[in-house]
Amino acid sequence: MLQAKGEKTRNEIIECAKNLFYHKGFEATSFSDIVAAAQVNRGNIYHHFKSKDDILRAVVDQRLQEFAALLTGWERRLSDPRERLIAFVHMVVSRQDELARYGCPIGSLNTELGKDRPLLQREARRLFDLFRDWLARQLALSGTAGNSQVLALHLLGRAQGIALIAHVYGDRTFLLRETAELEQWLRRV
Amino acid sequence: MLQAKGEKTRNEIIECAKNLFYHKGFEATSFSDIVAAAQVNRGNIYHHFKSKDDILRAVVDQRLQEFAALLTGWERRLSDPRERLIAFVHMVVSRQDELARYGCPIGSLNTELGKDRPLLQREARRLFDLFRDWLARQLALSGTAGNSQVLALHLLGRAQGIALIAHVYGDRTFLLRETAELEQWLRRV
DNA sequence: ATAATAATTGGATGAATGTCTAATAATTGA
DNA sequence: TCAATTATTAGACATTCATCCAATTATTAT
Repeated sequence: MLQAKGEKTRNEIIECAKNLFYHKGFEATSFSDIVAAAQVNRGNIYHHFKSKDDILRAVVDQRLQEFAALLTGWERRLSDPRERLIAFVHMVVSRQDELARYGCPIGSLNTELGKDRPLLQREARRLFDLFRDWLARQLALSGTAGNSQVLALHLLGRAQGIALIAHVYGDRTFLLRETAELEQWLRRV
Repeated sequence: MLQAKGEKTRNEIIECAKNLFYHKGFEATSFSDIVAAAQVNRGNIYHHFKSKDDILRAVVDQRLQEFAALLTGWERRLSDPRERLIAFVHMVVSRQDELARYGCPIGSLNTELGKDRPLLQREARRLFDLFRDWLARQLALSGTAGNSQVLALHLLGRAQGIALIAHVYGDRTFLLRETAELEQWLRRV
């Protein structure tokens, strides 16, 4: 068997929890929600995870893998680092529907955990680190003027602001307009 | 008596709930938290509010009044609409500590409620409307090129992105750098 | 002063929360 | 094949949750 039985259950739990945490928020998602969505027995979850916090850690790890794969994919397909940066902006466009509905999965998670779950936020912040460091590397390769770490954080902030407003107003038009502007900025910088 | 006894209790509940919702989040704040902070009897809250959602509505109303007063204050003190826009940016700077610790009270609230409390988010969104419309008015008065509503939303998004990143990284240096840049942009636009 | 109204008390409500346990079933490796 | 490990089940656990109530106390108008 390529994937052991337990492994399959574990992945199902992670996948369902990931969507629930994104769509409802971490605090608002209950054990019963996860159990129902994953169609797993209540007690069985504790054979795979030792707590709800532990599930979140697994979800963050899974998201890290997902996004890391995305980034290396762009690196493989696009030789020009500036085109890779634009691919980042295009990702926002291609996810406009879910962003308008639920906000940014990384931003909203960190916003929630940043309030009073410092240890968990430390884990979730790694998702930001991943993008920040990758963007900084591409900016450096692009030969942009100025500190590439500074520019990377600026770019992250712009993207987060766009996702947040698009979510608050459910406004995809705003998202399209702002990402187009951001792309222009990237070509100039 | 200037303020009836009940009125005073009611305001105390609102004030404490406002801070708790901001510091912990709406979902993460329990009735017991509010009761303990406001030093009010458990059952007494239901004489003033009919539910937790109802408390949030009162908190939003209070924040609306607060911010509306802030805006009219700037209008009174500053005749140049462009200086008023800069005052908006300076507000972010002056609140850098709480923004880095808890994020933006308006943005984080809307992000949380936007996920699965559409009716409550509709209320909270009015806080964004207040700023958006005011900023648009000042931008129009400034004679900026381009649609002032569009520019206002852009400005709001920039501010939200700054607050979010500053919160995630607890980074006031980033906040200062980005707001300075935003101020320069405002003087140019 | 007194009747009417408003505010407060303290405890009770049932439902939902996350967590755990002991027993059973399934899968795996020798 | 059979012992050992891993996975699943069903339910119970104490606690906390938001909400509500009946009784009491304060306050307000007349």
